[in-house]
Amino acid sequence: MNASRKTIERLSHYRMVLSRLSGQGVQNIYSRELAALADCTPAQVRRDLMVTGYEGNPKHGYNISELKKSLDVFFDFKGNLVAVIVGAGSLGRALIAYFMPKKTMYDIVAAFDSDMNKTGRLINGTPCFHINEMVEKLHDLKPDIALVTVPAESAQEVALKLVKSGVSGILNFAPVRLKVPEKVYVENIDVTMSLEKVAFFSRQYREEKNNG
Amino acid sequence: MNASRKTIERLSHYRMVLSRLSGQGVQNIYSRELAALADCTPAQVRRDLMVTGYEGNPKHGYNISELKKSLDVFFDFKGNLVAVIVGAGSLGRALIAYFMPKKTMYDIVAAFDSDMNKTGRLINGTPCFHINEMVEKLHDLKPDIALVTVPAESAQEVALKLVKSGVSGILNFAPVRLKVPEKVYVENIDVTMSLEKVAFFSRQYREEKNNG
DNA sequence: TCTTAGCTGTTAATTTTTTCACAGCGTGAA
DNA sequence: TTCACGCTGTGAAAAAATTAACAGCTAAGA
Repeated sequence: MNASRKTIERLSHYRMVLSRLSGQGVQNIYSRELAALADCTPAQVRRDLMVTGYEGNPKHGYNISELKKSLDVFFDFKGNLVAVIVGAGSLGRALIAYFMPKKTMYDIVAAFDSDMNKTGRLINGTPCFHINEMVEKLHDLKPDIALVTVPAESAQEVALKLVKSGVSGILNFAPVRLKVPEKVYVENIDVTMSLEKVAFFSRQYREEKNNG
Repeated sequence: MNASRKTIERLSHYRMVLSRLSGQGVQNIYSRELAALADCTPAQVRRDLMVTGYEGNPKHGYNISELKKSLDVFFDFKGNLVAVIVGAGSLGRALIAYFMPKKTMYDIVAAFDSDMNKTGRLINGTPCFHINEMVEKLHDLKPDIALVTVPAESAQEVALKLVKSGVSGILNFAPVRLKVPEKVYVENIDVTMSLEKVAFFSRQYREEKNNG
């Protein structure tokens, strides 16, 4: 079972699509249909699903609820994952607000910030502590993963503390590449970079359209 | 000049790293050093930079300010890009707050939302209009790109309106894949998916650590 | 001036990812 | 029961991305 990052990405997306369909009462789906919804190819869907072990039926395609169950098992969603968020700026608070109401498998159990105005109170139901208390609190909370929304300058320092406290996965929004030991997984979300990609390719597409 | 998405991503990241270094007074950099900062390999850096046309010096590596200038030209940052944001929820407002103060090349000239409480006023200096006025406003503003932070249910509808108004690039935060005509570029940022990746791989890494 | 160390630019090899293509199967119809 | 359609699962081919390898160059030192 060696699934690439790309495959995991897509499997996660399939899971979301299937949840939506399941809620709409749809029962079966073909690789072709799932591919259309997930914006990839049917072959990709079939190949990706191989890693989950679930097999479809040549006549009816995949049974949505069973496939979803397989994906849940694959992603090992037994219990909720304990997460903390470091940086309670506007982005951090937006993320808390986003994950709080949803019954997701991620429990954001604490936020940390260096701004005294933000600490010592609840942010959307999540307690916010001062960054100086972080190491101590992490010791108690034992989070699995962390979301980092601090400025670029402090991201590396924060990551180091997180790793020392046993965090093995980081979702990093700061536009720097964190240096972490092997066996700590870092995923970066860099909005500026993504915007730049949009700017670049949209212009390229536009020019192609004008020329061709 | 056929740069892949991956290459564009990295070039954008190099640009950011170089800006930072430039501000610190560093003048030259080797591919090896840039690679370390951008978390990739030296060969990758050299290969990526080929597309910009800028050539380094075997003795001193790359001149940072000149390379940055080449990247600016490559990304064609003559003037600012006109952007709008659709959806002024917590994420949308966080993004406005993020891009406003920075002197970036992205001018977010308007926000749109369906919630009357948010419309008809400024959000962090950006005017927020009701979504019903969007088509009309887009006609005047002629934005190049759009950021979409509406719920998944309305994202497709919004995208359609944007495309009709001539937007050729969309940065989509909703967890659906938008159907747009060819020649419109869509980049997706899906926080839940990214978190799921972190959860999956961090666990895998942890298990590998325990077993090996 | 000549030598040398160590870099860049670029081609070639390798690895990874995607796509193709089709055997095999389950179902519904005859 | 038998047939045929159209799907899945998967090995093989193709394409894309990464890495290795090295010729060629530049500047510093002898």
